Amino acid sequence: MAEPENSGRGVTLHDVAREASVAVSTASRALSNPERVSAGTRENVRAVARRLGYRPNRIAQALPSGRTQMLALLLPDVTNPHHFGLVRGAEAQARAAGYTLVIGDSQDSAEAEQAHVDRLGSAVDGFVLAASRLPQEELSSLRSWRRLVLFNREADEFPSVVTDSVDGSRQVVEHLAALGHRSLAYLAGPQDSWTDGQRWKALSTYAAEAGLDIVRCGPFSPTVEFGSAAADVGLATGATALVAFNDLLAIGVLRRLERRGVDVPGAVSVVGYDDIFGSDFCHPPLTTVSSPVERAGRALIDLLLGEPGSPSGQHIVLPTQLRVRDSTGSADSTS
Amino acid sequence: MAEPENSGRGVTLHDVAREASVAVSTASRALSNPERVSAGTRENVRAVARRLGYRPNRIAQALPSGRTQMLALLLPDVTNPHHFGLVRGAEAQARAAGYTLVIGDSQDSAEAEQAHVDRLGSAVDGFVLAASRLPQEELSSLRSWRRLVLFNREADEFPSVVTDSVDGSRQVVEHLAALGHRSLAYLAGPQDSWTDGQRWKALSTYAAEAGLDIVRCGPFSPTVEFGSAAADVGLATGATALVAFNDLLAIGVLRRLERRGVDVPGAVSVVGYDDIFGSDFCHPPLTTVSSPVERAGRALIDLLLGEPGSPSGQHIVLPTQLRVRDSTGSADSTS
DNA sequence: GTGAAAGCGCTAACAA
DNA sequence: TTGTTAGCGCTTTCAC
Repeated sequence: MAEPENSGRGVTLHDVAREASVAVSTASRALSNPERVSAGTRENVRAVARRLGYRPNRIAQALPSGRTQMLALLLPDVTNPHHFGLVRGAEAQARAAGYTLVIGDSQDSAEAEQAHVDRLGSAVDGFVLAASRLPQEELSSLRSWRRLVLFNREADEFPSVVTDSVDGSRQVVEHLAALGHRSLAYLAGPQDSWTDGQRWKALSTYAAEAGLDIVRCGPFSPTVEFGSAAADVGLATGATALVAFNDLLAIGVLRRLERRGVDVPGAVSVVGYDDIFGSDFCHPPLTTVSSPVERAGRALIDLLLGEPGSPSGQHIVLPTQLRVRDSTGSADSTS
Repeated sequence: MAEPENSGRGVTLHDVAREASVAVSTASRALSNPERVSAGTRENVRAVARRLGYRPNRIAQALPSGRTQMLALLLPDVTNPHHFGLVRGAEAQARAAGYTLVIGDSQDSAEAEQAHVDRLGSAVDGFVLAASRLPQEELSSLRSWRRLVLFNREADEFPSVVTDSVDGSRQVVEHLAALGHRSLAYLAGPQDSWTDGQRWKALSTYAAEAGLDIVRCGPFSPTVEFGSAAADVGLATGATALVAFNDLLAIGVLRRLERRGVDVPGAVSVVGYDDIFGSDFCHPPLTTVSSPVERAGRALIDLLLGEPGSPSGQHIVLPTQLRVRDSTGSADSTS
């Protein structure tokens, strides 16, 4: 009967060695360096290990070598569907390289992210930080301790993969301008988000170039629920098109507008970023900037595991593409 | 300049001790048992540690005690929004208890789950296994090594938390019967899913009791994309109501029906399970069985960390509730 | 081919 | 209060 043995004290290599009447070192070799031991002892030790239900203590194994074969992916919010692809891609690539990937949720908070880094740091060989909120100094300090790659945050000294928000924003402006919109409202994301800064800057630049007005509203927490507040504020600006920081917020905006009886895209157009799960079946389906996140996940692991190449070659920018659906329409029809 | 120091060899307690001119044990105490050291040495050691950028090696710390203060939550599929609440609840409760939660994705595969258990086992103090696919023997063996709780899978010897699929199914049948439906089709989930078995069994039992016909179609992979196949098969049965294994599948069904021009709920009603992100804003909003997953997440951690009580008291069943939205309607209107 | 011993970074008796 | 010492479970020289 399986007793609920709580502590980590189970069958150790010592037990196996004793039972097999060999030295621990021999037992160790028999299991991890099969070639360096005679066939007889090898089989004997392995049989004993199996019989005793021996499970190597990976954390003790890792002490001498310093490597655990584990990688951590820290997400600002596991419940944001935007990162689904990232997880998939990173998981696959890590597995292929013989690493185990663990995921941590930073709950949109720099403190929680820091805590995860501190707690997990010694248990993993490297970090993928997605949309990290950590201050630059902390990142530098972390980097001198563990391997580190950034997703959707770019800083010279760190290898990174970012999706091209700038070009995505260009496409948004171009699309809305083509539809005849003259005034836009940007519903901003978190203040300390690098991505938010990128999007707003690009949006305002391109809008200016195209001769469109654009105002910034917010910041708003990037969740569906805060879309209501964002919708109301955005609408009040008188803009004919609302560009939300991300799809979560955009979907919330859509819901609010529907409840308020505001026609989309008749009265106002709505655009998001990320092309998340749900953006294709919300009502109306959302026009959004799509990015190859799965590919990003794979690239991040490659970068993390690869040779520390030249800093300049360590910044990968992945293309984005505007996916036009039904939430954007001609400005002419606007009442 | 932060050099990309790859290995885990950084500043150790020894370095700090030497620099502070004290013994390692004193340095250790100054950092983790501040009371057992004089104020002077304490401050000195701490200052040195800070100056040197010392990061305690948690994995070495854990060796003597055997406890890492980390917990693992293994999900069959991180990208299934159903588990959002689970992560939230578990994360919060773990944090409150001073533990760090790491998440692993088993990719709907027993092998991957097993691999995670093996790799992560020595790094965590316990496991929460959600909808585990592992064979019973493996679970038993695992349990004799590490603490273990199950979500949505029940087996006598293991503590578990399950959502009441049986009662949820009763509510589904009752609701559909009340709307005048006489024949239902169940669009099944994965063959080896414990939950699928529960749902089908309860559904067929209650349907029989209520004098309704019900047929089982599938199995289908529980994703939006396989909803198309499920919709077509379900529709072909001639049933007036389709009950999908979960919301992912149900949303896929809805999309397919819309594309085929089949009116929901006019021509056919659709019901799902889980009340996931998106089920409230898909088209039409989905009637579904909602369960308190966040509460489940908290309960799981409590169970995992709590005293190993009597096996009988270790099975928690959380109530479910049918959330009626617009995807179900009267059978009378059916053409 | 196998064993003894040192050591990975840290904690916890036990002495002083 | 502080230092010395002995491990935690494993790998890895270095002898034999």
